[in-house]
Amino acid sequence: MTAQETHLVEDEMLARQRLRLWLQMLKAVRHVEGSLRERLRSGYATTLPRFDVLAALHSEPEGMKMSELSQHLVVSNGNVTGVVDRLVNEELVERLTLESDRRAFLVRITDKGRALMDEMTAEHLSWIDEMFTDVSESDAARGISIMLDIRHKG
Amino acid sequence: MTAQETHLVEDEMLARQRLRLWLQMLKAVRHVEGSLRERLRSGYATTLPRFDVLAALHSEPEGMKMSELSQHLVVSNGNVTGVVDRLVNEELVERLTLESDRRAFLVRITDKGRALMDEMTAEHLSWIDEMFTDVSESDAARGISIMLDIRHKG
DNA sequence: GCCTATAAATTGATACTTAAAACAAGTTTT
DNA sequence: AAAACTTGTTTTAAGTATCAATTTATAGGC
Repeated sequence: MTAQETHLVEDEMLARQRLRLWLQMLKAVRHVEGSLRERLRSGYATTLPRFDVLAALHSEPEGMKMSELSQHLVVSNGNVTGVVDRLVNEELVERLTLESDRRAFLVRITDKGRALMDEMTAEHLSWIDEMFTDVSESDAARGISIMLDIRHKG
Repeated sequence: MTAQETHLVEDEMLARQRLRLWLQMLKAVRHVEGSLRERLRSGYATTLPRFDVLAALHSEPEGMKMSELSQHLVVSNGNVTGVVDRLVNEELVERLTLESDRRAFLVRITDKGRALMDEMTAEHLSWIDEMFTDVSESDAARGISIMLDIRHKG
């Protein structure tokens, strides 16, 4: 086997290893999402997308534009419209017109929404902590860095 | 600060670090899914859920039961019904009755489906390889092990 | 053989998601 | 200032996804 051929085989193996990582990421995320969905449903009669939007707005008390929300959550633009509509109906969130740009809205969490999220985020943190028990501090750091590498390349 | 208090602070930090990992996993997966979706759409006029089901069946030439499929893909039971229905219409997949258990179906990829997947899986591998360029062999191994830890605990 | 419990898959209702088209409000070019 | 783009959001249509309820089939205890 030439040195060239050796490289080809190694590249192939690396590609397959990366694929395995991708498939495991997918399964892990779906698994955790399933568990979160179940807990949100039974404990708070709400859904994951609603929680995701509320969590984003909870961490940004000034509010966010629709487009900022969809970028932050890595979901499509039109998607956010529907979820926010429902949250507005439930008075957990409000739409404010922006003086500086009349095309855009500022979506902001309401007092009612904040009260709910103060409770839910604490519990959410402990759910994740529980599901990630086997992940050490150094695992987490390495994992975060791998995830960032993936996102800032592809 | 007592030793006890120090432990509490450290636990708190670890929990937050785990949460950060979870949020980054979510973003990375959505990012990669978005890119795969786009390539499947423009290159093959198909969707990610269809591809996922076909890929599972492609790797299991004997076929799988509906319930095995949904477990393997970590999606709900009723979900698979709809996707398989569409794949059956496109003749990429077939339903076979099981003599041993008349409640269940065996879902199997057809020759047409296999031909398509032979092509798509090769390309899929290279897409992932490209998006995971910055992930080294050792990153991948560590990442896989972290994902397994998460899945086998929560 | 019958009854109850469990299991596999489907159905129906509701919610979510995306891509693409439509719109309206800003910005830049000419 | 009109025309041509760009940006922010919503709308629409098709497809996915969950859950709960239902149908049908198997299995175990009696």
